[in-house]
Amino acid sequence: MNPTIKDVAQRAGVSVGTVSRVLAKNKTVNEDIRLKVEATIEAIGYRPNILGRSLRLAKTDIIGLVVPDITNPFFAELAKHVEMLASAEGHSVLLANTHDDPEAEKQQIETLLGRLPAGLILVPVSNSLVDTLVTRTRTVTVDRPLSGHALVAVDNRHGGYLAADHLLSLGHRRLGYISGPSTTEVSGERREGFLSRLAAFSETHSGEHVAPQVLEGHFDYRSGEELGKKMLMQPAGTRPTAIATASDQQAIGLLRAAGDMGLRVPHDLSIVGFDDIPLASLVQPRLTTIRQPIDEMARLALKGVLGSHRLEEEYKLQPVLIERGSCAHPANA
Amino acid sequence: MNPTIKDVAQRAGVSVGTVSRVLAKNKTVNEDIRLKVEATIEAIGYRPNILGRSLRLAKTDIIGLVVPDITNPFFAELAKHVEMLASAEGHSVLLANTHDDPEAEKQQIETLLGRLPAGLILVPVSNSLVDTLVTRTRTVTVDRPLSGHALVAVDNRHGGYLAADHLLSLGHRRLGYISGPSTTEVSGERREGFLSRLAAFSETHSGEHVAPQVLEGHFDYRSGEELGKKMLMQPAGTRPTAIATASDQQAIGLLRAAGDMGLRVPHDLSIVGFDDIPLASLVQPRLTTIRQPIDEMARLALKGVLGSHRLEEEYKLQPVLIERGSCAHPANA
DNA sequence: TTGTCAATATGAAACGTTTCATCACGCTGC
DNA sequence: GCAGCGTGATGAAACGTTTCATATTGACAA
Repeated sequence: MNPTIKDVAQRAGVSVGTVSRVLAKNKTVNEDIRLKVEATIEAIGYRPNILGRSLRLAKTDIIGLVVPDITNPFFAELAKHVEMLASAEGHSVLLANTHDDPEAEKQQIETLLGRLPAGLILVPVSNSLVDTLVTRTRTVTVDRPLSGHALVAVDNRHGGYLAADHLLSLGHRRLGYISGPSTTEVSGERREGFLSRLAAFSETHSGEHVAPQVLEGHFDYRSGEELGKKMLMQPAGTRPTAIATASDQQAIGLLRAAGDMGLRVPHDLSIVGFDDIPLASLVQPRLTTIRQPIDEMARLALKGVLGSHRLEEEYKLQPVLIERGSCAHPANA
Repeated sequence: MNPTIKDVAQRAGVSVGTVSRVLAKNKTVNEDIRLKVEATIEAIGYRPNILGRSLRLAKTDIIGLVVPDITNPFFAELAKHVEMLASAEGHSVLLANTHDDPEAEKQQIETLLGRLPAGLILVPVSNSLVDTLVTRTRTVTVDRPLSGHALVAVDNRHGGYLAADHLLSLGHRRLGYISGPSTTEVSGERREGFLSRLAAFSETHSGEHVAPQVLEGHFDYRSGEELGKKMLMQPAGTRPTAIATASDQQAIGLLRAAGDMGLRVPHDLSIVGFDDIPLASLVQPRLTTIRQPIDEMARLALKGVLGSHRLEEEYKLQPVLIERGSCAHPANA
């Protein structure tokens, strides 16, 4: 029904091979002929059939994007940027959710691989089964590492460090930290960075030993709320005056918990999140947080997947502290 | 490199046609042969090449999902459900964002169509250019209509009606409504539903004429905040005691605005949103809202795209009022 | 004139399916 | 013994590309 390369060839009076060569911008084609072919392409509105090409090349121009849950604002943001950049280069993005389930992830990636994608951008689950599976395709991992594959991520240690530093500089000494699941490296790194800054502080300020309360949960809203409630349910004298979290979602849950308990942020409690999702600047009060440069991560991941040479093993981007309204000096200071 | 249907045929000592027939579960194949073929398939780990099949059939099993912005929680939720259901049936989902730009939408859909998808699930932009373009594929429209195509949406009029009804029954008489852009039908319907309930009330309660203040903006957080500020910046005597919005995002923005101005929700101001995005139950206070059954919408849309017979022209689902913490009786009552 | 070479066009094969017209075979009924 | 038939397998064509070995042409040198 649609015109094929044969129709073009016939109408232009050349062979299909020649048409293919002008399509491929191959240099070895006579100027006159090139013009004539291009004219006929225009005239009959020929559009190359992607399936024919893909079959021949045994490879499509589709990019697989595999995330735990597209509903998570961080991954939605990632997806948006990946899709924008990819479509600007004529690639399409196939979306798959793993729901943090290694089996589902394996299943999803297997069917994805069957489609012979140009590459895979993957946010792997914790105990991923796919490390050897994906070696068949160019794969770049985002946010979380997967052994043997390029990783684009933020320097999580530094992010945690920044959060701690900010709270210390505001004068907070009784600190809390709401961590992500210890099964993920990301979460461990952020916590480590946070604790390391505190340890350094204790060392330089002898006598002022700051030992934070740490609680561990998931990255989601609910976990932030529950853990926050637990942590805040202490007398004002021992309760932390500031809490850092491993994600903005946790921070927003924590904000809720604080509100429910009659604590005012930032007057009674300072909070610093992590990620800088769009919502962070819309909650009440606006969330001070550690921004991940998602657009840059998307760009790098795509470059790693489509670019001419392999990405280095690890690409760590620098997070930056975004000061908004959820932090202040401690009330008793 | 991967085994092909030829390898299977050769190894099983049959023709490729026969293998294809057992793959297609065609009945006209001898039991013994079927078993042998299945065994060899298993033995050499044959997986049909999707590209070969697609080329032959001139059709893929990919479903195109085109939304304005995957970052919008409502569309993210939709995408999640569509993807889950689709992958359960062996289909994959190609994601495209239009950023509410008719040109971008056209561009996206054109390249999508070039991939010969099994169907298209589309949330069209306001002045969509693609109504004739997409007739080439089975298309179901979600949330917003597009002339000549099946639509799956919530009964927006009824949703607006429910919001108004709830606020009236709580005793509110000075009402505000923050609408979406009048360029979208969705927004008009919700507003109409809201106003119609108020009109009916005025009629039955002669003397109590309720005429709401209406402000119009976009569906996003920012619009809710700005318009909210404007509406609340009135003396307590004339300022609405309750405001309904056309989206949860607006409602959350409004919540912010109220907070910034020192108004307490729901004591000083009642708010009811629309959509019931995940965040609605996590803001402070939890948002009373009109829920859209997104999972059901995704199911219907997919059925319309993959099912054996066309969906009816319009499929209107019933929204339901979810009572949470952002509404109360007016303070002066 | 012939041979060589560069430049460029051609034709056919190949990618992995599905489908359809054809064919082989065994049975039945006469 | 054979025509007719039903059951099922076969082989080849077709889908729309790309690529590569080969063919054609013209120019130029010997």
